[in-house]
Amino acid sequence: MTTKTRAILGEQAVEDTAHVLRCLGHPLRLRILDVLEQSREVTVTEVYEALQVEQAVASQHLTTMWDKGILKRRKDGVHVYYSIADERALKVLDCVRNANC
Amino acid sequence: MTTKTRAILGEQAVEDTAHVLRCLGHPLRLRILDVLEQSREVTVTEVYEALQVEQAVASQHLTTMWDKGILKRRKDGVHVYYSIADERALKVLDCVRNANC
DNA sequence: TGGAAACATTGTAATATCTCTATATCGCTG
DNA sequence: CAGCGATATAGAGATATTACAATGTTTCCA
Repeated sequence: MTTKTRAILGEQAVEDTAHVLRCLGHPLRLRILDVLEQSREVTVTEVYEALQVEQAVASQHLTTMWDKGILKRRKDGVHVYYSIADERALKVLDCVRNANC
Repeated sequence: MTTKTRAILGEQAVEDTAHVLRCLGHPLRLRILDVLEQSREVTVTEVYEALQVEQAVASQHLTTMWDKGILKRRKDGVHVYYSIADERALKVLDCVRNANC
């Protein structure tokens, strides 16, 4: 442990936090969270139909959020159900919308 | 007002929220917040010395956060003091660090 | 087994971000 | 007013994101 006046957050923690926030910082991904706030679980089809975007785009963003650990997946036959994995995501969303958090 | 199954957040609100979150999603900017959490107000010099980055880099990021309305500025002679303008920023930070928000 | 539905992945071009370096502006003081 | 310290801005090159179109893969079922 060096004697640096380093921040409260460790190197790695900062990087991780930044990744998560940046991941949330996209209109479509925010809307996906919005959808997930109401429907616990959604399929890719439900998402791209609800948000009116290309299938590939929805899949990409869902995968991105899954990579970051924000969402989790569950396969059932031909469907893939996505849902919130990290509750902080919703908290953050709530926090930004209203100031009450 | 159309009859679309639009999300809870309006178009503009989503865009804005995304911008703010993306703005927070950068290691250096998170550290700046970290510094501001302890020193209500800081000058550019204090920031770039504390975080050990180029003066221009610190200035740029501070300006970016100012643009987004996250920080506010106050000029005093030759110094510019930056401080939190949008408390949600700290809340979000807190929210991501610990789950308690 | 062939095909359709549901997802994922890949390649690519456009755009946005970041860092770095250099330069410009502003305010103070000798 | 010359000069210095504190900030801001501009431009360029490197890297990262994003949307889109096309193609793969998996699963189910007739």
